[in-house]
Amino acid sequence: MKRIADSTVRRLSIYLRFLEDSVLQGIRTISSEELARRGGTTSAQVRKDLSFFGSFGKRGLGYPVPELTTALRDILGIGREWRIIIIGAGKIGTALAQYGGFRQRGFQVVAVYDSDPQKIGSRWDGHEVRDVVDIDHDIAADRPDIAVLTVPAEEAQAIGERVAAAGLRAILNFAPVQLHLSSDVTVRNVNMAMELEGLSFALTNREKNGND
Amino acid sequence: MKRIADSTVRRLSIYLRFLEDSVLQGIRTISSEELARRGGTTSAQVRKDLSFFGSFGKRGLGYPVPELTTALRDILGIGREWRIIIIGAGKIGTALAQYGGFRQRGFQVVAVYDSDPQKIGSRWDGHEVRDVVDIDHDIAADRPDIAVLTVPAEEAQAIGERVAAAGLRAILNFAPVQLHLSSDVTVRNVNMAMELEGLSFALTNREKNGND
DNA sequence: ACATGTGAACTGCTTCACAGCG
DNA sequence: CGCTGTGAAGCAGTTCACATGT
Repeated sequence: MKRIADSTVRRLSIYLRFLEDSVLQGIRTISSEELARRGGTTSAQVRKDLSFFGSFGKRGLGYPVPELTTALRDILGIGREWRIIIIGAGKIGTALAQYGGFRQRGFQVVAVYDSDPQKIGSRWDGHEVRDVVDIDHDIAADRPDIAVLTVPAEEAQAIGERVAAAGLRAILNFAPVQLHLSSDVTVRNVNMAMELEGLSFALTNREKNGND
Repeated sequence: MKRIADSTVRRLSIYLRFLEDSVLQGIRTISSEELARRGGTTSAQVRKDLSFFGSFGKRGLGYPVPELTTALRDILGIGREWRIIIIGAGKIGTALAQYGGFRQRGFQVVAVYDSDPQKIGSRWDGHEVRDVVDIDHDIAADRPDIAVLTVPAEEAQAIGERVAAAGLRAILNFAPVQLHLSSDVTVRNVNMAMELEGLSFALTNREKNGND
């Protein structure tokens, strides 16, 4: 299979979300034009994105909504259950552990970790917070697929290395540092400070350039 | 000023974070090579990124750490205080409202909104949750700079339109929908489900292609 | 001698435009 | 006739390579 751009995968997620709504509304067929409008892109981009994976549409008609939905789920690999662990039971880690949207989409939180003795042993939403020292052992036993890192910046690299060594191959990193791991580990970064700084930059520049 | 790519602005944030550490450690000078290593990019990329904004380095030496730090803060517009409002007092909104990292970096949460009568009036971390019906009026009075949207997907577009109409020009959108707003409003999206699906895609494809 | 700053070359994503097919 | 699927063209972001300055 040809290498797929990150931006393409992101758009597939967007299309899928809208398609799921459309299925519920009983819509049978949808054009690339309509998908583009809702996804904030162009119809050519939609067709190109989908064409990497097959021919899902009917010329002169559009795409069959239920079939395309199933196909995208399959492409993104969200037909199955993915097991995720959350490392770092701070504010954000806690919110994520309790967030219902994960399980709903096939991502099951199987464990929550922290290093703070005050937090270890406490329970949230059915998850007992475990001691992060046990993580290597636990990963071997529980075989989770994805680690969500919500630890302080200083600890992120070390924890990333440990979960990678234990066999995890996907990390969602909330710590504001760039992780350096073997290339067979896929890392996605979510960095609130960075996003806010991006907005700050945009606002600052708009002011300088007189609003154009 | 030439148009700056989003990817460049993101990297500037990364450089800045590392530079701030370096200042604390008393490091005087840093090379593009070292910045690149820490930022997960190349030295040429670092030099190119910085060159859009000026000549900060000394040939044969590298970049002076304190001066470059100040310059990047200035470029990103984080010398001043930005006033932010959080709309949606659910799990994630609550976590963000209590998150200390914002104020620390110059982003001050000035108000939290929700539409649920049970939540309106309650207090978190010094913020009384206000009724979202008052938001237009409040924005005119409080003049916030950035809105953080943590409302359900169905409500995001309508709320986005309201805050845009009230004069807000920057939105950090956590709802899993693409906002359609006038182009003078800058929107950044943070979408956990999308990131997890990206990891799911990577894991699924690795399995199919036999790990390369 | 060494590391920056930067045009030029390159790579890869996006857009165009139209042939192909229902 | 309408809308998809897709090579070709266009464009933007990255990498190269070296002249430049200290």
